[in-house]
Amino acid sequence: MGDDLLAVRRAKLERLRAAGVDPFPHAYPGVEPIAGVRAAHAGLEAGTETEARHRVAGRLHARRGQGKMAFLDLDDRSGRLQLQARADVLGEERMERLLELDLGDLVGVDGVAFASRRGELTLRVEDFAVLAKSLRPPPEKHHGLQDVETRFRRRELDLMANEEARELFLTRAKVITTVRRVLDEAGFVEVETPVLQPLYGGALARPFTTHHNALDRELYLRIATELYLKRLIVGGLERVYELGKDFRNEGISFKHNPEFTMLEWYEAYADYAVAAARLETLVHEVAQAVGYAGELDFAPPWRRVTLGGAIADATGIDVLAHRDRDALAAAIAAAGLDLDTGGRTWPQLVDDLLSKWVEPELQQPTIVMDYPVELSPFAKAHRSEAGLTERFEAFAGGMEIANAFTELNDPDVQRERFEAQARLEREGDEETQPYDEVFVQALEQGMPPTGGLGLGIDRLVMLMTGTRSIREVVLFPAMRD
RNA sequence: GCCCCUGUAGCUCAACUGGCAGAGCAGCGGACUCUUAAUCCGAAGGUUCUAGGUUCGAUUCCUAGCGGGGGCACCA
Repeated sequence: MGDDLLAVRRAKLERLRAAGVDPFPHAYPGVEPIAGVRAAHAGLEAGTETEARHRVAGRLHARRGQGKMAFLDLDDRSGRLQLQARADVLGEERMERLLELDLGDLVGVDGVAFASRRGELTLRVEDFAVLAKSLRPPPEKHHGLQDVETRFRRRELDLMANEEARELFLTRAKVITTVRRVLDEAGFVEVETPVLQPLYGGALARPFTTHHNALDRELYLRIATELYLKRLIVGGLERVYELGKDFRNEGISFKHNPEFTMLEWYEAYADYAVAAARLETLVHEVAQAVGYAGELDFAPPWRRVTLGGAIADATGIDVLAHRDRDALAAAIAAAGLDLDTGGRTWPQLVDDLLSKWVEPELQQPTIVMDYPVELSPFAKAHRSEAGLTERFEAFAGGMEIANAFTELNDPDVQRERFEAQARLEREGDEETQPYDEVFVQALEQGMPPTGGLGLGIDRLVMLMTGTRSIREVVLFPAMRD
């Protein structure tokens, strides 16, 4: 029974205490990463002794007993190191106590490095300490932890058992530090804007709603940072970015988690072409920083297509020639596409065509430009194409990764866009922009011409690590209770 | 919300057409001073997700529920 496994470990815990050993000491100073120990002895010939003493700490992963001598494997974040325990070095009593350790125990070791007869770098244990007794059995040592439910619900077990999981989240951290470095070096200021917002905005999505007791009012978890960041541009910060969680009350899929990490930046005196160039450079730098070696070529410039052209190429339908709902629905029906047009608005139909027939085909990084104004309430009208905006979305691996505009800064036009959103809502669109008067007033103060961009960090990490599910790159993905 | 697949020992997996639920790892007892998925000997370890049903007999078939995966719907 499982209880027996736990009882055995509990009994060992009590034996340690009875022997005067603290199974949960307060600290263990002076630990060296295992990777550092390995680097110090790279190329050591098989059978060679050294006089180098090292202190390492980590989790006991395996044990190969030989009676009066045993080998053990110790894992830390940086790698795995073999330990050799010898009765003639430790003495009978400490040898016995060392062999009574359980796999999964946290252990600290002082030892002398040597290369075994087979050439394996090994630490001959001269002293050791239990750093924390593990009271539950670890996952299987060779196959690791496979069960996806346990891996996501109990990520600590996944990280402890599967080196790939540890590496993936180290890569994720490197993606984020690289993003910060590139933007900081380009003169951007990192800022923090409210997560709890009286009015949500900046994207088309349903929000999570919560309640503030003292104020006795509804608040929303943000679905985007856009409107607050543009107010900072009005204020004169000129180049700002925010890296943080957004929350969208929508379905869960391989590329959607209800809370996800978003980067948004805004740059005064720039337009969407500048944003596109910055995106290409940023993603390329990230790919280099994490050593990306997959199929995708992130080197700038990326392929550029127009939205109308891309949809026409994929479906034969010219959405710009069918500018109202019924005409477009008729064209879709005439083309024989498998798409239910009932109850869909014109912008929703365009979005359907894009997501079903265009997006899955966009494997190599591609910038899709010039979206209809109906889809883009915060984007400035195109400087030369009537009815379009200066907006692009970037795709890679068959997923949208970024969305950018030349920002709309004419307050009167912004008011009209909000009113158009309200009309769409009356037509049945559940994801429209609520009217944000404070934002319009900010624009009335004068916002410089601005280029802005949002980049989905989780999806970027998926691309960089070649994973197909957002749950693999989020430490604790959303699960049912 | 709908459809399909799925749930067996702590972990990784078996169990043919409905016929005594098995193995490896881990754990337990023992042997072993260069192993590295160590090896060898021994003894253990199960509410087969839950609740019903069909049957002489259910891990297996049926119904419902719960969890997970995939898809659809929704979703920038």
